[in-house]
Amino acid sequence: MQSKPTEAELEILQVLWENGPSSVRFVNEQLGERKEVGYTTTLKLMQIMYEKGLVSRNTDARSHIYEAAIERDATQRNLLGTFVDNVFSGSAMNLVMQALGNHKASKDELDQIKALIEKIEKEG
Amino acid sequence: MQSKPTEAELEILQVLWENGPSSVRFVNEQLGERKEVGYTTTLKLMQIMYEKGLVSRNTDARSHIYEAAIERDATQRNLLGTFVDNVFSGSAMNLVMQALGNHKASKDELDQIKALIEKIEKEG
DNA sequence: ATTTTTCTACGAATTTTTTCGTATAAAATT
DNA sequence: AATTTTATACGAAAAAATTCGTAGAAAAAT
Repeated sequence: MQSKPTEAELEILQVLWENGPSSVRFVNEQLGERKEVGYTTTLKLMQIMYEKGLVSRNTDARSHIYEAAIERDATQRNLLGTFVDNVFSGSAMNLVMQALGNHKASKDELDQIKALIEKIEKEG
Repeated sequence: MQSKPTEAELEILQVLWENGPSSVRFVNEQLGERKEVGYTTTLKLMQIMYEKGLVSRNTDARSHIYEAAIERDATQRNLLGTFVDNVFSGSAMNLVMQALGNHKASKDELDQIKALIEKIEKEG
């Protein structure tokens, strides 16, 4: 069972998931676009994440290259489960309704969802 | 702008939202069904929540009665927004797909969602 | 009337998460 | 070759969140 990443750790994982294996410097720059954050802060976090097994790293070069060690999908699924419990009393449907209601979805996205629903209905 | 409740605070809000105005004792008992938690811990949390304006309270009787001071819907919407950003890089649709894919929805629920989609499509 | 139980208030200890300073070494620049 | 830049490691401070002990008053039970 893998430990649940904190919010700051999650931001780093996003960068790694979206950009693949990266140096601390790169990750720090990506984060920096949204809010200023010290280099050693990011470094320390990534070292902690390494100890926790959230990332792996290659230390061949002087500048170590970090890589996400947990899958995006699985992590999202885990966190979503916890979130649904915490915020929506376990009702995923309420969450879906809320999400659909709030965010304007494009026709394409709505079609995707409809397709998914049909698929579920057939299987069910 | 209301402050974002922490996880422990959220658990308490759930109890208040679902049961209406309640005493500390009652809230503590409800929480206790899921995991043991000391009475004064719950008390302290609720006092902090009062200071933050997350709950209001009636102190007429010796046993104070607390009530959620923020709306469930609005709170869920706020938290959902943050969550989508943190975990799904801002893509609410990805979240919906994930939620739909994982949790088996009943036919009724699926119908509800379809209805909602149609409504959105018409308005759009 | 005493004792026990049930409250709140308050302060502080603990734990978790985040941030950063300093030391040191390697690499790049001048 | 000397200086400046760029890395990591490490420890610890700071901030945020959680937990709990103790005191004292009110209410309930004996």
